[in-house]
Amino acid sequence: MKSRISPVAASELITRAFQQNGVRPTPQRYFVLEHLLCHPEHATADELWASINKRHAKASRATVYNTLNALVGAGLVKEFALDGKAARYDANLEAHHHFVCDVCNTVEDVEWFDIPLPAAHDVRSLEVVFRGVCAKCK
Amino acid sequence: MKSRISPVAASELITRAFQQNGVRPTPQRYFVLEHLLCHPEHATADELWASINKRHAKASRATVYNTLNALVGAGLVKEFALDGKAARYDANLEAHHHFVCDVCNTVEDVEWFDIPLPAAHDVRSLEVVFRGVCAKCK
DNA sequence: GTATTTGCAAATCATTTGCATAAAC
DNA sequence: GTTTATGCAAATGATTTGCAAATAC
Repeated sequence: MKSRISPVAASELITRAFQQNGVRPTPQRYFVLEHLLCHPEHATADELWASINKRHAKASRATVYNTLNALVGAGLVKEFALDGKAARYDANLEAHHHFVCDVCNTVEDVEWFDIPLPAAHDVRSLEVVFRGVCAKCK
Repeated sequence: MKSRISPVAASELITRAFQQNGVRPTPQRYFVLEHLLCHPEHATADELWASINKRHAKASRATVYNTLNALVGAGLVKEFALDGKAARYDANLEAHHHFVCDVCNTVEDVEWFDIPLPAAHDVRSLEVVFRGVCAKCK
């Protein structure tokens, strides 16, 4: 869940994930996915852009967005959009819910539990978002 | 729930709601709330703007947003933001969940049911969004 | 060598803001 | 008469797009 993978451990994972999902490996894509795997804080596109340009290669904002769309399309990353604010991205593929702090806007994963599905609809996916005040902001 | 109130029935409701919540009545505010009460389709700000300018008075887009913020602040309307798209607004104040059609993006209300709260967090509100294909798009 | 990706700058979309005018109390 | 809301146009923030140059197969 909060699996903060080390960059070394991530390396092989990423290479394999790209191969298995037909995603052409580029440095930009590598570093985007690496960051998401190693930092469970649900980064925004802009945070990813800043992080990559600080440490590694250069990547334009447009490329970060392209990359994220490619990774989401390949099923390697999930997008989590909240209320007009910038979308957040998550490489945690295990099913889980979310908790959003009303004060600092950080997002935490919440362990999955089943909820009843409305019989009247053809439900393919669902999302549960809890809101409140996180431990740090109390 | 899908209470499609008639404009006549809405009139008194709106007047009273404004008085009780300290919202200054203006034609623009009146028509925004009336539309939301009479049309349960979770309109966007832009749809509200178009609807009002077609039928009644004129209202600038900025005023529609101001109005919506005022109504949300007064607790008369709820905002429902989905995935980067324009926010949708809802005058249905009864607790309920949502179903979003992946094809046509329409939003339907789903009858409320309780779900367990994660004990580790101080939860103040929650939102459940089901996604799938609506009856029309099947 | 062909297809795809990158980077840049400009474009787009949803929403907010500043400020003068108009309407509500 | 004072306060608050409206309308316009410009500003902002997030994201997308078009196109030439670079990179992956």
